[in-house]
Amino acid sequence: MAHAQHHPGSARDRLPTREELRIWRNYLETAEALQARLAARFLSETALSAGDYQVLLALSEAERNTLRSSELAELVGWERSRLSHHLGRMEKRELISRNTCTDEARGIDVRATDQGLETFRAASVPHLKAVHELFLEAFTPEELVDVDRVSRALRRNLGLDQGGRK
Amino acid sequence: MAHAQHHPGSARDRLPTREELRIWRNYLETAEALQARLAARFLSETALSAGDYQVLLALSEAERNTLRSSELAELVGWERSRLSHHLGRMEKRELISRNTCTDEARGIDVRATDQGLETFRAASVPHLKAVHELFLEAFTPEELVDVDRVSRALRRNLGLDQGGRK
DNA sequence: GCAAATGAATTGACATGTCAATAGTCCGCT
DNA sequence: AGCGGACTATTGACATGTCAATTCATTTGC
Repeated sequence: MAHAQHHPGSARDRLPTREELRIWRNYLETAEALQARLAARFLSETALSAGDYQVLLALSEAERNTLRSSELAELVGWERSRLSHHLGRMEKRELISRNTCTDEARGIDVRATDQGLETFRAASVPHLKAVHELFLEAFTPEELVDVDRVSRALRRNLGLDQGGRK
Repeated sequence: MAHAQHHPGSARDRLPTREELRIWRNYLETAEALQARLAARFLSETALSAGDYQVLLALSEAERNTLRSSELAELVGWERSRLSHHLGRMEKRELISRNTCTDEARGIDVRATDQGLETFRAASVPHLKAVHELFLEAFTPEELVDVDRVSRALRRNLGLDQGGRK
């Protein structure tokens, strides 16, 4: 099954070689490990999950610490339903509050509570330090450029940055 | 404890710059998007999740399609409890079966059922094609080397490949 | 021998995600 | 008017993960 030694013209849809698969699995495992490591450390240090942090970051930068639910979903790049569930959990912990939107009865204004903002601020430096230690510190400046190029190539191939953003 | 070398403001423990943060967020978002894309496609094409596939891959390569639960956990790199939960779900779908180990009453032999092996074989080509299209195709051969270097640097920094593997 | 430590695997509680229905609102058109 | 369709957000069912007990089986020390 291993040799995909078919006739010319099939280079397009040939199956991955052993080496390509190795690189793929390495990429995947590494990314997963990195995310897990960061999440665990962050959670234990700050009592916020990565998701909580993203939400609070967006809200903290917004006018009156408030965003329409749909804008928030756009900013953090999540599906509606995921955001709803997450906001429900965050509301229970009193990190955010939800109120029907002033101008449109359909919409919902999501607002970071004082406690939410406070927790976010306290988490900020540990978060940045963790990013530095677990990610940035792995690379030389030149390698960091490689990282960027790799992400870019992947995004292009996935069709991100196309319709979704500014 | 590698760097005992810092006074305040030293380059060692400085916080990330805007550009570094951008690269980090890009890396993270891209990896997440890639995983999500692959999982969705794979699930819809083959009725197996990425986890199911990993488990079946390991079992399919094992003697008699059977592994001790602990060996399996080692091979796929999961925590025990995660594996237990996952095996429970896979057992309910009759992809695998569990029996108390022949030689040690503590252990459990996990075995891929015929149906499990069949499903795995059917999923194999779609899986490899998806990896090719969503990941490998994004890169030139030179870029692929960059990918590998990036993963390697990250793994080193995270201390993977140290105690865990061959 | 047998109680305590160790080890293997599971379990329960809960956090997080996805997908497919809802449930209201608003809008346009006859 | 008012009806149907598009838009906003939530909900429920379920898959997946983590962490902290818990259950048994084996080994160890006295």
